[in-house]
Amino acid sequence: MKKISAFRQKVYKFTQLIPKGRVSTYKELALAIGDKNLARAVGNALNANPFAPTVPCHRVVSSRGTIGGYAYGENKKRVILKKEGVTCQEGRIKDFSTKVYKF
DNA sequence: ACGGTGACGCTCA
DNA sequence: TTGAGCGCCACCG
Repeated sequence: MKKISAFRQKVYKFTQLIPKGRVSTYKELALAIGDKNLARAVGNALNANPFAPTVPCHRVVSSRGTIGGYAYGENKKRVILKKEGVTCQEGRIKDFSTKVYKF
């Protein structure tokens, strides 16, 4: 059994709330948690995310619409997003502003 | 206890 | 416009 900080649990919880075909940003996620400057910590939490398939961390991208990163490989992230209905071009989300999901 | 690192974000030049 | 630097928080050794 792993003991996870409340902060991380929040991150995973909100990440799971992201609907299919939509994406969110580290900043929005951090904002939803309550701190807008936690973007880094959020990325850290997702990176260590012990519930990888349970938490769709691939739906979380940087505030600019860039892929950002992915523990399984950024390449994989792009493919998954494409399958979800999100088009990626040059590592950026197409119509990103329109696909960003806000809590 | 401390310092360094990291899937970021914003401001300034 | 593009490029570089600084600041933010949380986690690991």
